[in-house]
Amino acid sequence: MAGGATGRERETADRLHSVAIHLLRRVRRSDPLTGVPAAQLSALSVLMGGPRTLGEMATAEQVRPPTMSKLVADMERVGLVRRSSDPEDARVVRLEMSAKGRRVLSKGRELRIADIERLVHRLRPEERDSVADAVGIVERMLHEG
Amino acid sequence: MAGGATGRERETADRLHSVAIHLLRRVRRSDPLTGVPAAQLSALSVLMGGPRTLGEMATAEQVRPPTMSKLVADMERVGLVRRSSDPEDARVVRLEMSAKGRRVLSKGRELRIADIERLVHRLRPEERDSVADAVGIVERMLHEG
DNA sequence: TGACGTTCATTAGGTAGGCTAACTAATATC
DNA sequence: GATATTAGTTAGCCTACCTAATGAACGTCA
Repeated sequence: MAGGATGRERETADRLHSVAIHLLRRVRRSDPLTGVPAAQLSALSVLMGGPRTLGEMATAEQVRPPTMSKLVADMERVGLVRRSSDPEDARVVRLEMSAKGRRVLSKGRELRIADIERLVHRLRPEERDSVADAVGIVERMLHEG
Repeated sequence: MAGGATGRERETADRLHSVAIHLLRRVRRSDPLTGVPAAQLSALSVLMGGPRTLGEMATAEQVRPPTMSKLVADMERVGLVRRSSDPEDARVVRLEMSAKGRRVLSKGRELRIADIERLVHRLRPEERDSVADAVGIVERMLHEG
């Protein structure tokens, strides 16, 4: 181990990790109010960027295809997603959000984000700027790394 | 909805939420290398702050007592925690980490943190400072909120 | 002091969400 | 056109969560 710089980077990494855990643990508390299980909410959010194949959703959610297959079947059964076939390739299953899916997702996000927003609102303006700034840095860091 | 300030706070909240999800999704990939299921690793981490009762662990992990009861039984079986009884109150179960638990947890943290540390290392020094600064702000924000 | 209600944990039984292995169907390759 | 590859599903298993019911220990107070 080298000198102080390395230790500082490690400490930053550690606290970044820890704060992410605590933030998400907190906002998860509101999920049950949507009436939709967490795994379905998360999978649904993948479809916000437009239709995806089942395999793409599995990759995005870091689960195996059979897991996503079952999840999607459940989501379809309760009307959160619609299934259609790809005209180019008859093997693939294309999924897109239904109106109900959009409603449920937006309510779930609403609850989580509103909670964080209340916290952000209490910060001093310069603290809010610092946080907004750092969020951008971490976004890029994750995207590039 | 009010003016620009409210929109900016909401956007910050939204991106903070999103970046926390992406960060944790990324670091989770190394968990299987510990050979211990994620729920056990997480529960184990509660004991880093010293011995806790089963109920305290359930609260900390946001699960019901029966869930923690089973989890702790499994962890005890594989030697991650030790169980003892409270001399003050014979109902409660006191749990503490074993040496093995400490080893496993430290390895799991090591893998996760090392991953983030690599990313942090690539930032420019002033970016690292910004992130470190903002992490402190968010920590306080969560603690106070 | 002893009956009553409360609290901590466990047991029983169910559901959701994850996995691997094995399969079907469709596409690509040679 | 035979063979290999790819997308998704089915089957069967395990972990992790829940509620309901139970047991055991504690506190209270008449």
